[in-house]
Order: sequence, then C-alpha cells, then structure tokens
Amino acid sequence: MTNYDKMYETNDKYSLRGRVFQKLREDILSGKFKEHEELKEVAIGEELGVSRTPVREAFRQLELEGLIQIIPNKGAYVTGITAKDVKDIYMIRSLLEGLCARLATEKITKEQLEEMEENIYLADFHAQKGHLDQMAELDNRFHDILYEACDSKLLEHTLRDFHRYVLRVRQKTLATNTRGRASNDEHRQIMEAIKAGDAGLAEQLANRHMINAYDNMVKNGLKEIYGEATEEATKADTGSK
Amino acid sequence: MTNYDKMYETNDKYSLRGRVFQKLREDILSGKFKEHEELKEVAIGEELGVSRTPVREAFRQLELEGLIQIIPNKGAYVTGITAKDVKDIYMIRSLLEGLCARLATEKITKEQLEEMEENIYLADFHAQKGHLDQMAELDNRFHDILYEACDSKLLEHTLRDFHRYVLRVRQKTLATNTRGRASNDEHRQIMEAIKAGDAGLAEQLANRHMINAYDNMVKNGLKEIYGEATEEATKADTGSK
DNA sequence: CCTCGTATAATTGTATACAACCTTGCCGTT
DNA sequence: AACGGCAAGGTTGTATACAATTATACGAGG
Repeated sequence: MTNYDKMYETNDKYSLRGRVFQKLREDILSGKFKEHEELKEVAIGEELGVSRTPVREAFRQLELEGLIQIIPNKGAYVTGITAKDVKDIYMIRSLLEGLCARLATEKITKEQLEEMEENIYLADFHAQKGHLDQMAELDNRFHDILYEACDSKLLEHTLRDFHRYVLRVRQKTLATNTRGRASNDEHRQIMEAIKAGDAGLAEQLANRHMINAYDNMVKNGLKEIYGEATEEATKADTGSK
Repeated sequence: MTNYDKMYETNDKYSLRGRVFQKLREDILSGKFKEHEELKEVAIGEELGVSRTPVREAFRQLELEGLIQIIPNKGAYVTGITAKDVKDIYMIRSLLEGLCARLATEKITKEQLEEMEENIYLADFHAQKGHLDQMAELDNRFHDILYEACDSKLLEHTLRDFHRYVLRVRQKTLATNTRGRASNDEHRQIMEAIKAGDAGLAEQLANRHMINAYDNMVKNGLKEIYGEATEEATKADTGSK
C-alpha cells in the first residue's frame, strides 16, 4: 500500500535520496540491473556522486517497493519476479482495474475523458505504423488516466505499484504488434462504456482486459523467461537463516 | 505493494532500524501517537537509546507503509485516515479477500483448516463472555490464516498491508459485541464453504463479510470520528508547495 | 499596533568515521 | 588431498559531525 499523497513526489524530486531512489528504480525496471544482481552502497554512491547515506535510504524505499531485497549485513539484491508472481499480480489487477473503471465511470472529468480518447486515437496510429515503444508508452498512460479518474488515492497508488512492478516483464511480452492492437481495442471499449455511464460494463471490460493481457503473456512464453526464477529466489533465502 | 518475503521479518528483528520501525508502527497503530503528531528524530532516538541514523531509516519505511508523511526539511507527521480512505480500503479489501478465499479453497492445508475451526470455536466462547480484546485478536488471526492459505505471497502481503492500515479504526468500531458475534458467524460460513470446496461461495461470502464490516462501521459513527480529518490533511499539504 | 526583516535556534539532509559482521583465501593439521 | 581454523579484506550497521533549510522570536520601521 505505502503512502499515497503528493508530498511523495516533491520529496523525491528535491532530495538526494529521492533522486537516487528514482534513478535506481528506473535502472531496475529498465533492466539495467539484472535480477539477483548485488547493489553495493559505495559503488552506487560514487557513480552518482553522493555519500552512502542517501543511497542507503533509497535502498530502504526500494525494498519496501519490492524491487530489491536487503539481507542484513550482507547486501541488497534485485528481486526476481517469478511466473507465479506475475500470475498473482494479474489476478489482483484484474479485480482492481475493474473496480477502478467502475469508480471512474462516476468520477471521471471531461478533460480525462478527452485525454483518453486522444490516447486511443494516437495508439491506433502507432499500431498501424508498428511503433512499439510509443504503444507501450500510451498503454502506460491510458491506465494512469484511469487510475487518476477513479478518484481514490489509495486505489490509484495500489494499482500504480502493481503496474510498475510488472513493467519489467511487460516490456518483453507486449512487444507483439497483434496484442498491441487488440489491447487498444479493449481500451476503446472500456472508454466507451465509461462514456456511456455503464459502470458495470466498464468493470467487466477492464476485468477482461487484464485477463487477456495475461493470457497473451503466457502464450508468448512467459514461463520460459521467468519460470526458473523461483529456485534461485528460494536459494537466496535459505542462505541467511 | 512493498516487498513480500521472509527476509523482511528477520531484517526487522535483528537490526536497530528494524526494531525502531516495529516500535513506531506499534505506537502509531495503537494510538500512542495521534494523527498529525510530529515525530522528531532526536527525541525518538534518545527515547530508544539509538542514534538518528536508524530512526531516519525507520521513518522511510513508515512513510512507504503510509503511516507517516515526511515533508522534506520539515518533519515527519503521523498520517490521518479519512472516512473516504476507510471506505476505499474496504472496497478494495472486499474484492481481494474474496479472491483470497477463492484461492484458499484450493490451497488450504489441513492444519490451517483446523486452526480456523479452532479460531471460530474460541471466538464463539469469547463472544458469549463479552471478551472484546480476545475477539479482536481472533478476528485478526482468522484473516491472517486466510491470507496464508491463499498461497500467494503477493496477495498475502497486500492484504496484510491494508488490514494493518485500518487497524486503528477497527479497534474502536469492532468493539460492539453484536458485530463481533455476527462477524464470527460469517467467518464460520466462509470456513464451511472452503471446507466444502465451494470456491465461488467462499469468494462471495468473504466479499460480503467485508461489506458488512464496513456497513457496521458506518452505522457506529465512523463519520463522526474521522470525517474532519480531510481538511487537516489538505491543510498540511499546501504548506509545503 | 501591526508588519516586515533579520538573527538565532531548532530540525532535517548529507558526509564521514568507526564498529560489527560476513566473506574469502591462506595455511596448518590430519 | 581434504578439512578446519584463523586472519585480512570488504561490506553493511551505527554514531557523530557538519551543512542546509526552516521555524521562531525579537526589534525596527511604518
């Protein structure tokens, strides 16, 4: 859950710790740091030109976000995502994105709805052109709009957490053009349901959207990529008891 | 979401930072620190006999758990829970506890089921006697068992976070004997559905259980207690822009 | 009497020094 | 050659010192 207010961002923007935190999160999610890689305080501090203190504090945040795992007196390691984790996240997200869409139907503002339409329109264009990077960006933004529109700081923050968490995996699997197009069609349906004020339908569609996204990932070989991460993770665990 | 592994606990148990973190969390949830109260690093450090460093790191964890809010260069303040927050949490929990019960139906172990039965049996006893403290404790434990039984570290951790978060409120509102008894009856129904292997029913019942709990809170005057927290929170926000 | 500015105190942010712990590799023993 | 202990190096944990920022109080000016 963590916190869910704006202070958070200002906090991250203007303090060294915040900048280190954001940098490291970015690097982990983008895959610059690989799974189970060790993060050393001094090395990162030197690289960013700061002392260990802000680095350590950033580590604590990363740990709470689930991106790294800190083993006392030993080190900080990038956490691995197992195939089961991804499955669980999509199960949870399916329900919560549904709830979010339902709430958004009542609370969405005119501006948000317009940005959504624009987003879908643009995504159509990029789908035709085969611009995968832009597609991914627009997909992120679509869900972000939805999160904002539900008018629940808590739900918004929770969904954002989960969304961020699977970014690493999604980058590899959404990169198929056919799914990108289908996904955008589903976005359109959700948007139309919200526009029509049909909260129940919007919920159902958002629900389904997640399930489809997951099914697609499984089809494209999620198992092969992250299937064996489980053993390594457990191995790391036993080492510290 | 935060992290969801066991290291977490060992981490908290054996390090100063961990102990400070647990102590402060305990104190906030138990109400020793009131809402919007300022937490000063040196004062807490002296009280616990540690330096500022572990206190600061504990603060970062508490912030990520949503229990305090850190305003840069200003201070750390205990976050307030608004009535809307509580409502949102129960909406989310309703879905996720349902999912949890559904999954648990497939995955629950014999030992867990037995502990559940014992829990309900004991709660019946304490309900008769009017032992409110024990009732609350057993209620916590019932849900914990369910979280463990769903066999999803992620869902377990997420639900635990939310559950912890509303503890502050629940302490005051579950303290009515009639609700305690009704709640335990609902627990029994959920348990029986799981025992019978009816995942759909278990999900529905757990779903309903949360809604009932929330409705009861509203009836018992949740609004009056936490209604005005919103203004104070926003006031605190604007001060830092 | 009120307002604004400045100086001082208090508090957090960061850097660094020291302590505790873990890892690693060498060496001696078996 | 294999095993175990011990020492040295490295890494994290904690404490403390210093810098930067913010709050407070006091006084000058209107």
